Amino acid sequence: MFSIGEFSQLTQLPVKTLRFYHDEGLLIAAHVDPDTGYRYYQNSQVETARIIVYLRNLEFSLSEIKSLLHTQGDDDLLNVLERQRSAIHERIKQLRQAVKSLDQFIAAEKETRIMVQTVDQIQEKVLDPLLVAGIRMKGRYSDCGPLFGRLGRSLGRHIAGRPLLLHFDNEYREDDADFEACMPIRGAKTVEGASVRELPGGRCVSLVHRGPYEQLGRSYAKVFEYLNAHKFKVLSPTREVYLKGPGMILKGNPKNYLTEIQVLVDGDT
Amino acid sequence: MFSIGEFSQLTQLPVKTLRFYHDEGLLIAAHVDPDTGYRYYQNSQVETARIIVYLRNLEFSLSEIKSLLHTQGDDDLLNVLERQRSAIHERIKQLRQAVKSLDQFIAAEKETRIMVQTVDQIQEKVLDPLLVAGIRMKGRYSDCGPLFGRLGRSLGRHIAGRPLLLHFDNEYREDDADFEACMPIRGAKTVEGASVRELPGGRCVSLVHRGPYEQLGRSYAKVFEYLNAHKFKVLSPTREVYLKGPGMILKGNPKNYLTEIQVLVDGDT
DNA sequence: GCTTGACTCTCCCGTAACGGGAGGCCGTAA
DNA sequence: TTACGGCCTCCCGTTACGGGAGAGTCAAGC
Repeated sequence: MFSIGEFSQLTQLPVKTLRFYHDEGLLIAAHVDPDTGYRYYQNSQVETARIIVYLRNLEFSLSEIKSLLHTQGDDDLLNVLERQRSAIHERIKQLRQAVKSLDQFIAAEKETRIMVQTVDQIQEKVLDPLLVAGIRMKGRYSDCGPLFGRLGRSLGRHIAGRPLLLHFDNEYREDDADFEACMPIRGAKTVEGASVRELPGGRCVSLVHRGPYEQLGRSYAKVFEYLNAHKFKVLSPTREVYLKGPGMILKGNPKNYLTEIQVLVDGDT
Repeated sequence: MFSIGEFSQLTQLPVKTLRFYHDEGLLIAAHVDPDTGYRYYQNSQVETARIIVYLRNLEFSLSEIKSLLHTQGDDDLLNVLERQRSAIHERIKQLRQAVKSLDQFIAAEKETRIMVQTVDQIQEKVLDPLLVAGIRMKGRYSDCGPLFGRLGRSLGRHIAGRPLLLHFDNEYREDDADFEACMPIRGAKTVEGASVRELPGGRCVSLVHRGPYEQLGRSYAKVFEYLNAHKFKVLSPTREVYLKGPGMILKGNPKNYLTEIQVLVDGDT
């Protein structure tokens, strides 16, 4: 006969846990002193404790373990095991999905970290072609929010990058701007009301703007100044890529919004 | 402004959950009527709800989500994400281990199901060689329990099959039987006090005994009767394989114990 | 025999993220 | 007026314990 402390050392189970198992009828002390209430365990219970630990490692709940322990005719033991197996499998699938999403999140965040280093610096780079789903409209820029909302909802897990806005106007228009909200996607997914197509890649002048959208004008000025100075030929539409802003995960305050202005230019100037 | 019921439909979150999030300060209704206590949500909160759901899918706890939502300067956002990622990975590893153990358990149980169909029927079969760790002793059969205990504890996850007992005596001995408790193992693991070696395979006469160990004698009689009738030459030691018994996972009552008696015989009779 | 320190007891609270239900208020439609 | 549906608060239950309070117990040393 062992006291609960000794039994705890034998089984590596905390005293609290042993008391709990006792109260739950899972591992009842062989003898309880009626005067003192002290629990005493006997040798054979070490084995039972081991089985309980084993079943716990198989992710069974205590009530399942209890019924498993009391199971004599283990008719549906196999069923129980198989069900547990598939339940765990389900959970693993779920967690794997979470890891996948986290990885995308991390990758996006890292990219943002890189982009933020080039804030307000004109960059020249070469864009890859990009498969997108887009919804085009005329109106105010501020109306593009719902478009992204619709795209986001319909595309769900097919989204493969940052939302972007194409500007088809060559001038600034307040009320009837012509623009298209786009989402990069992977695989060809058709969306009602949206056109799915590949945006061309190519040489591009880019600048990362930090701050609220109202101040985008200043950054546009900078870009066009550069384009003129280098006599680049602009290919319409120009693009805005939303690196960080409202509607993104974890919006911050507008002063930290990050938007990349991309202007494709003719390859040979 | 939406009532909580409407907002619930918009966000697909149960009303109870919304109230809970409100109380927790995670998603506080934009307006609470001071007279009626009714909660009213505004349009922009749908987005917040979506972010919360997203982060929940990433397996963040509500308190983590709360701090993530309030995070402005997301200095250590990447750290948080990476830590979450590795935490999930840990959990996946754990679950995979559980599935592995479950698979072993299921396989063993299925094998038992097959064996139980041949109870009391003499079988002839060919055994494969078997790598085991064994502890040999002289004494009473009932003393073999601790031996298996020691083997089990030292071998841990290297165990690759059912425990078995080798009988080196050619007669029944009460007090000074010569036997060896063995555990099949995978990979060469040395255990102090145990000999690791390969048991030979070969032609074998086997019988599955159901019932308490005290009645094993009857089954042995059956086996030897068969061996004599067919003029087999017995190769010592004989083996007992414990398919189901005490010390196994889920002991049942002794009437259902399953023990396989294996007697290797000379290949050419 | 007494004290001391280690051990044990019961009881209660807290965890995480809600779900169920009771009992009651509010607004509206028949 | 009455019913009905929606909303409210409050409380309990879930799982598998851990922490701590306050009190009783055990064994050893003096």
